[in-house]
Amino acid sequence: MSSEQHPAGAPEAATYDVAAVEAAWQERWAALDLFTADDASEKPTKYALTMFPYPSGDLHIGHAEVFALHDVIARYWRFRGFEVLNPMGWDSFGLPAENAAIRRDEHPATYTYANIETQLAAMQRYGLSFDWTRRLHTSDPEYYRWTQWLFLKFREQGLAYRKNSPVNWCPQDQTVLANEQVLADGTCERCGAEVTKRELTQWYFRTTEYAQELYDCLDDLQSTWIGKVVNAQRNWIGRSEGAHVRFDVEGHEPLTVFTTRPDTLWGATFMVVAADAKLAAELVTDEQRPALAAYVDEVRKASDIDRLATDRPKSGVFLGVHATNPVTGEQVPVWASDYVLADYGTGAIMAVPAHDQRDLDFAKAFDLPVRRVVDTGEPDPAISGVATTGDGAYVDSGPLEGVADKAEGVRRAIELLEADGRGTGTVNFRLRDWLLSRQRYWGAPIPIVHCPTDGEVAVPEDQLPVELPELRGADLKPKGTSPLGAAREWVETTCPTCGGPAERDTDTMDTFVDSSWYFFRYLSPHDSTQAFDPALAKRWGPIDLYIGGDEHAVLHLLYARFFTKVLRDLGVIDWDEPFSAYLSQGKVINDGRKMSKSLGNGVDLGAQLKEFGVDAVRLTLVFASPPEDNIDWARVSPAGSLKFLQRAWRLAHEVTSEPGADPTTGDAALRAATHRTVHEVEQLVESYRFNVVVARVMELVNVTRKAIDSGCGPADPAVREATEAVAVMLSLVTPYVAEEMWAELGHSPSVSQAAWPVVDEALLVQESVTAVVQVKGKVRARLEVSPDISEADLEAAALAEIADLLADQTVRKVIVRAPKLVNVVV
RNA sequence: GCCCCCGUGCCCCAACCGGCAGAGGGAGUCGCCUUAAAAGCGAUCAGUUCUGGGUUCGAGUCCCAGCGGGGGCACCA
Repeated sequence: MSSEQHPAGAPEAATYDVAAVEAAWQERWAALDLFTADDASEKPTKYALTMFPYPSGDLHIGHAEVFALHDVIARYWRFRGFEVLNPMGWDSFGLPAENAAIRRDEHPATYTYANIETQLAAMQRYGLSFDWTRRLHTSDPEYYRWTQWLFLKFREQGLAYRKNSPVNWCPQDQTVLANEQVLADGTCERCGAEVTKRELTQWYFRTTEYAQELYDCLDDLQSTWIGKVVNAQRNWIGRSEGAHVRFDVEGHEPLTVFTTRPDTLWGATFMVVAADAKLAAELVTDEQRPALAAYVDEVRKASDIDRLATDRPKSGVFLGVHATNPVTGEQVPVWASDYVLADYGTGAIMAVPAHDQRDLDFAKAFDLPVRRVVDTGEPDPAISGVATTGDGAYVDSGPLEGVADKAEGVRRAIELLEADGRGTGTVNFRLRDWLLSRQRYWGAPIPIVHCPTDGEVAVPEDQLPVELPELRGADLKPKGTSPLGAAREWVETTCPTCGGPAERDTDTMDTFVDSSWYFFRYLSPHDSTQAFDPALAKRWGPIDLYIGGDEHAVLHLLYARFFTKVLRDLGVIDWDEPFSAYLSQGKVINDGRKMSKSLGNGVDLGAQLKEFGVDAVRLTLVFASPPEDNIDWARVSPAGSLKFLQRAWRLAHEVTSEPGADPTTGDAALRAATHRTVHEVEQLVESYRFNVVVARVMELVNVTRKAIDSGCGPADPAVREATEAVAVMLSLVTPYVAEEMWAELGHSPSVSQAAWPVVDEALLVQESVTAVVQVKGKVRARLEVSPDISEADLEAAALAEIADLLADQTVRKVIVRAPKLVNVVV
């Protein structure tokens, strides 16, 4: 029957031509300039941000997902009357370009900027509402000039410094790595090679200075960030409360340890220091020195895999010295072992074998005394071999005897230590400083000159940027030191202080430095006088919603938070946290497996777009699951999405009323459905439940379909109202079909400039609702009642309805929840 | 070992404060339309809400224990 409404002789008009529509609208959008953010707008502002891509090849389906999700919120905010800053750029320094340049004997810029153009074209085709006037690339000298400037500012504040230390070294990429870039299995985050250690002098950012604040502010982010990311950062920063305790050592400086259990000090029967740290070498007696050396050798030979195993037997060596337990006055032996880490706490521990399993294992291995000082009611660890860590009554613990609670014991112990100056309560973090030097070419050069007379000298601001020298192909081959070192003309310079001959620092910065502040640069990307305009930071910031992948949970997101706090302390901005809300999208997998080249199961985005069109792919990605869940491409249906879009489009095609037709004269039931849907969609978008948004719009399309076919008919103004609402709501996800519908409905120039449908509250009120009548929680009857029925009336009606069921039973209690439910308890 | 998240029809997923288990999609089955198919339209099938306890008038939802899956940290003192 609906075919009668189609133009005669044109049955193909019942569908639209996806490819033609895409081509037409790309052109029109470009001409309309719809999404440029106005810095001077009077409207309230929103800053929408999505992680900028690295330009390696074309966009893949993961990008397609995150951009589709992100675009929903950016477009929604515009409809809702906000001036929206929605910028995009490229994180364009990095190893893949450099490796490609070596392979192809060219400059990394060639690969980088070619890929940027490819990705730009893909994004434009993808119909995203970015403000392209703010486009930036971190590898442009105009950008990295300010990366260098920030480095110097950090250094002025003592937050960037150089030190010699054992560092993570990737033998494949031939560069050092930050802790955050070494995965849990000891491999390189980028290339998967097994990371080794080297002793090198490198640049660091003092992230530990902000450990406490980075940790504390997570509480505020708990409700607006995705939970697992907050959890991951908490674990990474690793805050522990405890105490520093000083042990005197005959003939040496006192030995300070960090412990979370100062209350067990009475059970500390030996000490252990990290075998490979200076401390061990300083403490060891001459007699024991050969034994320590042999042990350290053995430890160094052990592979990382062995090191990571937590269940291997304890090993160690006695250092020949004793320390004095500050509370018992007892002499306890000092050992060295690899189970104590050099770079956590003080690199030394007090061992309480009765109440720490590692210490107990060590005590058993070397026959050291085990003294129980907390009686938890469990078997004595000295006999059972199982350390007890719970609460219990303190025994043989001097002033702690009588206490039975761990928290209280810890508090009292710290009090005692502080009273006689043997220790202090303290907080210790797992987080380490951020190693930012890299021995690679394609990054921002560190703007420092090394002068034989003046030492480390900052390159003066007016000489920034320190531009990369021209190197290509084989010159870039990794050789363990930075390729920049080979550019002698570039390296050899004059000292800014004394004017004498000096050399440039040849390392470049970790590319995570570039991406730690790009969202500030978007504020004024063309400003050649400053990194960004503080007034605009005040106006737009902080970012209202950031969307990206959770592989950055402890990398980029932590670094960006650190940068923001430092910029605040520099007085440039007044916000404490960069991202008010954070949403991470799941991965797109294929048939239960991660997509990978080796499995050959990658989904080719280009092919999907070609087969189903941009809209259908976007719709599929948004509809498949909640944003944070993974999407298994093998279990979703882009064909089904396209089918739905054709169905929605057909509504617009069939509407016969004129634009501007008064909806209030239209079909009441359809109007109610429309207004309820719009109302619900508003709430769903605002809570990021985009999959349900799509479901609700599908529902409205179904209802409208029925209204046309077997209800009020296509001429009813309510059908126009519903279809226009569908077009506007769909434009959040599928801009092409939405534009087509909007035009088909007689509007111009773009649906993105349409007014968001205004919900008429009166239409949300239902005329009647179904009340459920339960007897002991089981549904026995249903009643159609007015939504504002009183509890008494509802109870009376319900009891009357089920009177026969209750015949000879005593009603013990009646629960009434007007207007939805009555539960009778007999 | 410690911490976080998740288990709902065959599949992806809904269900506001605890109140009728089912919104939407996919797959299946069956009709209508068609010479036929596709498209379109319509109908239909499907469940001990992972298991066991508890709280409650009432539990998918809250609590406890377990099982299964995912993630973070991990000789971190």
